[in-house]
Amino acid sequence: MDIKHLHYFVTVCDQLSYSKAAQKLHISQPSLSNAIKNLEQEVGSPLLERNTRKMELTDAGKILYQKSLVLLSQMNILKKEMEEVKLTGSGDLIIGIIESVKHWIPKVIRGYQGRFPSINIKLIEVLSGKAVKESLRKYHTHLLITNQFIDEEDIESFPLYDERLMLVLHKDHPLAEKESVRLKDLASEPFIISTEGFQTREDILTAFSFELVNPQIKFEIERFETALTLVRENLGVTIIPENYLSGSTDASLVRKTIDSPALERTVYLAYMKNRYLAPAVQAFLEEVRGKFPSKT
Amino acid sequence: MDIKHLHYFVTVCDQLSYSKAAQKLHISQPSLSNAIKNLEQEVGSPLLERNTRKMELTDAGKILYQKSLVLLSQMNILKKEMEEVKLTGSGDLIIGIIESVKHWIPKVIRGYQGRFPSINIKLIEVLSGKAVKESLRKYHTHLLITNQFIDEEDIESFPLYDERLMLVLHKDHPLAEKESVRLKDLASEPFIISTEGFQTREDILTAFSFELVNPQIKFEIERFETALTLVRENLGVTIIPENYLSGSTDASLVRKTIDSPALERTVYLAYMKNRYLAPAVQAFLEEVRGKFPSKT
DNA sequence: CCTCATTTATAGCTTCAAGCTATCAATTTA
DNA sequence: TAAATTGATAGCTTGAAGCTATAAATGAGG
Repeated sequence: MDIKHLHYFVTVCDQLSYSKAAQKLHISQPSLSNAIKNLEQEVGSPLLERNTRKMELTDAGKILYQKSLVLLSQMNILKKEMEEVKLTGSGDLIIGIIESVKHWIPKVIRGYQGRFPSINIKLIEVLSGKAVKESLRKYHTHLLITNQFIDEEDIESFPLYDERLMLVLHKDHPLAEKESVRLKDLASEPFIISTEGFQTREDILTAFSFELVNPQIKFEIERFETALTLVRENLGVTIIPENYLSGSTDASLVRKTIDSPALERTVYLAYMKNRYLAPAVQAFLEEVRGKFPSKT
Repeated sequence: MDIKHLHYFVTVCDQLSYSKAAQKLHISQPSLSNAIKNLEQEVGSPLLERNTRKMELTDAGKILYQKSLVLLSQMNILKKEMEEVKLTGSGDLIIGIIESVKHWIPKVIRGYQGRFPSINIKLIEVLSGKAVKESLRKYHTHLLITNQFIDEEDIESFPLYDERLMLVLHKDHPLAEKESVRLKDLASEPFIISTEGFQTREDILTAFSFELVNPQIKFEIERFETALTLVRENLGVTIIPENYLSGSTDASLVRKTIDSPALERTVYLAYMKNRYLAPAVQAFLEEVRGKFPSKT
């Protein structure tokens, strides 16, 4: 009982003629004749009462016709949907990000949504360490924007841009005057840092530990905006990605570069190397690459 | 995109292994491998991420899996239903009857329902003349019980039993005394007869016209029971099939045979000769034949 | 680190279903 | 009665779908 045969059968029922149906189906009339005969054999009862002039459906034929119509339409829907899926993947595009992308990714998404309006984009803050690779391999994310360089056989990882983590202080803060600030100068300052799990937190703590300094963590925040608010009140100092500050012009804040190589990091775009990427995923990938051509 | 291939695909997804799936499907592993590859080509995107150790569904695979499950289950339902239809026809058994069968057909139906409990039996009072043949040919009825002998190429018609139409009067009626009654004796009697469309009405009127008598039709009824009620009140006389009276023993009623060959009729069972009869129809046919073995 | 076992992919062969053309048979129409 | 139309049958051809044998990949275990 093949879908194709049901299609043949339905066409014959619609046309009430083998010859006409055969024409519609682009097969010869004898082939169609045979196909229906086989279908009847398979079903176990006649479907059409026919002679050279008249054609009528039997009881069994009527029932099969009804059911077949439903099944065929659903088969068509399935095909259409798979056609759609071929272009858009599952309809979801899941991207793992670090926090500092927030200043540029909205623009990319805006451009992308024009081309793939039906795609539902999910941004996930990918946690540190092994979770990054896991999220790609286990299909949790399609693409990853991370500051970890991933050196794995199956994962392609290329640099997008470099960014520094910069010190931010209140303009009235004593260190604001100094020419250059080093990490050890911050040892006794009330420090504002991202909560556990954010990559920036790890980067900063790593930088401190390189210089054997133990910062005084006073505040743990989830959004950089919150950190800046605290700094505006001169409640402490913080270190955040430079890109995050590029837009804001706030007279009460002072930015300082800190001379620590660990506070310079490269942001990478990563994805599974040998896995098929749906065009919708591919397109986003290229949109991002186009935004940062210098490094590629 | 064949149902069979979807079945293959779903089985692989369930087993997460080609070899195991191939075993379940009773085909070789390479055949299955090929089938899936072709399916992927047809869909246009990979469905399974696979190497010799691991197997995972892609986004497209997940979606096709879900949809295929639905489609396959519906295909199974369709097959089951056609299986059912093969045994029971359309699920309906439509029988055209004349009124006088009412005294014996319930017994046949009772026996039949035991064997085919899922069959829905419809009894239709078939109208006179050409409508009888039409109802068979146009699939309105599967079987026909009629007092017309049908002499047509495509219709099989065999006699079940003979029955007389008998006069019924009130015991106080003057004619109740007489040895024999003839139709002309009824010319001035208030006559009770079936309404237009019933075969018995036609038979009776034909009998009258043979003897050039014009009965005084006072009452037209739809059920013989109603006619008998009227006779019990001595409001008129009627002629009804002898079989209909066989059960009733009513002291106030008198039965009389009328000497008119036109009032003797044969009841036939008729059906389409060359048309496939579902076993459920066949079975009913034989049940009826078994009830009236003398004539067959 | 090197087998062994397991699993999927590839290559090449075979077979049968599903198509084709040609033609017959039945039946309506002119 | 001839022509036209339509479905059925016969016989041929081809390609999809199966098979076996074998290669390639990889994880497990000594």
